[in-house]
Amino acid sequence: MENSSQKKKKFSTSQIETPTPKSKFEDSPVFNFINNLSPIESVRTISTAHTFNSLSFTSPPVFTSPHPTLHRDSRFFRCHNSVDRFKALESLDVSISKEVAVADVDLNKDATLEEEEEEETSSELPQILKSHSQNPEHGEGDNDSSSQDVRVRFLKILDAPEENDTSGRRRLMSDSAELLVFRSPNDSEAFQCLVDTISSSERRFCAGVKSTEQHDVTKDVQAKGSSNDSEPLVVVPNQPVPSLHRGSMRRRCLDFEVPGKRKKDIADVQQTVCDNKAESSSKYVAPGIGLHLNAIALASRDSKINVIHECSPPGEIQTSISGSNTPVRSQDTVRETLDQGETEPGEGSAVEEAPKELLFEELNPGSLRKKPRFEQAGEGDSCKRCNCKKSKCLKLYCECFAAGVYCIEPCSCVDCFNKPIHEDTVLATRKQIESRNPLAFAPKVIRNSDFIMDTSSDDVSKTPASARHKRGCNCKKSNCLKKYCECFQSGVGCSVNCRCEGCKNAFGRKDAHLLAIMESKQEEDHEAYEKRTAKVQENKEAGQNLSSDQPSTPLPPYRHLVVHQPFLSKNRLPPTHFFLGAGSSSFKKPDSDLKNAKKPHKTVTEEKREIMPEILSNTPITTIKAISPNSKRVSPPQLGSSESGSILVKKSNGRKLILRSIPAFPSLNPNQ
DNA sequence: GAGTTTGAAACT
DNA sequence: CAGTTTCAAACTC
Repeated sequence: MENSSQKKKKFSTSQIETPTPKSKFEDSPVFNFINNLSPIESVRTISTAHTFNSLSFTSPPVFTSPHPTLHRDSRFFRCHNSVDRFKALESLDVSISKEVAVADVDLNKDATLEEEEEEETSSELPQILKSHSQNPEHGEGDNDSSSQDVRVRFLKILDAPEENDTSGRRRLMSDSAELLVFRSPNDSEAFQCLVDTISSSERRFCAGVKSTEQHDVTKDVQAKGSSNDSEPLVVVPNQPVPSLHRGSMRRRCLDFEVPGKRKKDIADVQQTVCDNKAESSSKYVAPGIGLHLNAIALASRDSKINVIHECSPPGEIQTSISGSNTPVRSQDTVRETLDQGETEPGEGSAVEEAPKELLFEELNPGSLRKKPRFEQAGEGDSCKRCNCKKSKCLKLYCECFAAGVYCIEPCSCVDCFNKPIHEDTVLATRKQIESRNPLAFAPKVIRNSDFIMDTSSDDVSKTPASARHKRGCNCKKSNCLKKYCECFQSGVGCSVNCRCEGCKNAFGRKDAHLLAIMESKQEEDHEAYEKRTAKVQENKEAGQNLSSDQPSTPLPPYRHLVVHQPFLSKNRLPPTHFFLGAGSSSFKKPDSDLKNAKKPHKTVTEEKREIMPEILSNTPITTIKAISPNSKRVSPPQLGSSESGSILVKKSNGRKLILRSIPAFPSLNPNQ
């Protein structure tokens, strides 16, 4: 381990401060030619071919992730992207350099596509490498090769140092854990992200490392990108990306997902790249593991989803639905809106109803999270630095650490260990934290379509609530109107996962989320109810006696409302999961149903107590309206089950809710 | 810029 | 797992 660490450090240093063979390549005419290639063209090629997988957009963790194998492989391929390209160029005529460039992108794609596979087979890579290194013909210049072939080619090249120079290459291999995983983008948006990533990374890189050579390259690339600002599909990825992500840069700012800035900001960002003044903004990074989640999220989205490039806080996903009529606004815009609508978000001045635009922003969670100081419009330095005094920047308290990035000069931290120099410590700490909480570095905000609750409620993800904080907030005094609230800070509304009190989140109140969930189920429930009613009626007509354990009479939708109204009136948080579960298939007939079915009618209060004993201890709701606005009925628990009673057991943030549905009306069965 | 407030993270 | 402490950002003055 020790040797390995030293090796890594050594490699890192060499990569950063000393020109590697790669640098020589970069100086070569061929390399320059590639750099001069129109990025747009390359991208278009890619885009047209639809060769990228959205998953490829995952971002790598800034720190070597606790999942070394994954990074190793990813890095492996990535790292040698440029190498491979160079090699290909060497063997091919310059006239086809463009094609090679495209192929390079494809290579990235392939690497990404097989990321999962790589994770599983990382241990097998060495063998693959060897086996394929035997075949010098393999892959070289074969732009059409399958992903596997491509990877093999990479591996081969890597494993054949004798073919190219490369002590550095070997080091790369040994230092795989340090590589950043720059998965190839899947689409234009992805490229945008990548561009942003590059920019941010580069800035960070510049801030922390001496690498003028790469700076120049980066500038060129970025200049190109900015020139094509109108073209979301900047092909920058095809450009010196690989080189940019080598060495210190990838180490310093493992840009995962790169929730970077918006397109319109890209130009500015690019202009400021390598500008030390922009160092501070170099921390655009998505969280390590979180990146993977983000990637998944992105992958799950269709091509209409645009990635909004913003300096996003850890774990956030900035996306928008391009198809929406609502113009996508930058976070700044959102902020402005917020500021306008909520001049003084102080207590009492809560924005009861977020503007529609704001609500839309839920879909487009321009993250407000932790950007205040750096991301104010026009500031130019979009990301923040930490100011840790006691945590040594090795705890999640530290925003940099939490974001998976190393602290940099602009940070005001004291006794900081979150630096490449202490990589081992950082990684060890990170592992420790992740061992405690595997999702510690995961995105905190998850988009709606990707929103997965612990409750495993598929329904929730379908609600219009959109992006939500993964774990929810726990605000007690801020009313979710200040940045103390992670949901608010992230620019997302509170959700059923929140345990906040007096939620007035301008991006979406918790109760609103509940309402949305309820409404989303109403239609479904209504249909189920009708079916059920029809069935019961049919049975009646047939003169059949209903079994005692079945409700002889379907529960009218309003019945549930009746039961819960008092509950709600007491400012009790509606059983989130009750509603979630209501009407859903999640309701299951418990053995105790018979008991309940046989019990005589209870008063509402009695039922309430019995039905949701645990719910009573939940966070009180702020308004009844949210629960049953306009006297809308609450979804009845039925769906496919005619049982009179049901128990819904769901988990939410570790809390278990055992919800027992209301017993149906006494059986009409005369036998009882 | 210092002090306070806040809530997440960490600890017990 | 709940309660407490620690911590640093957000906020206020």
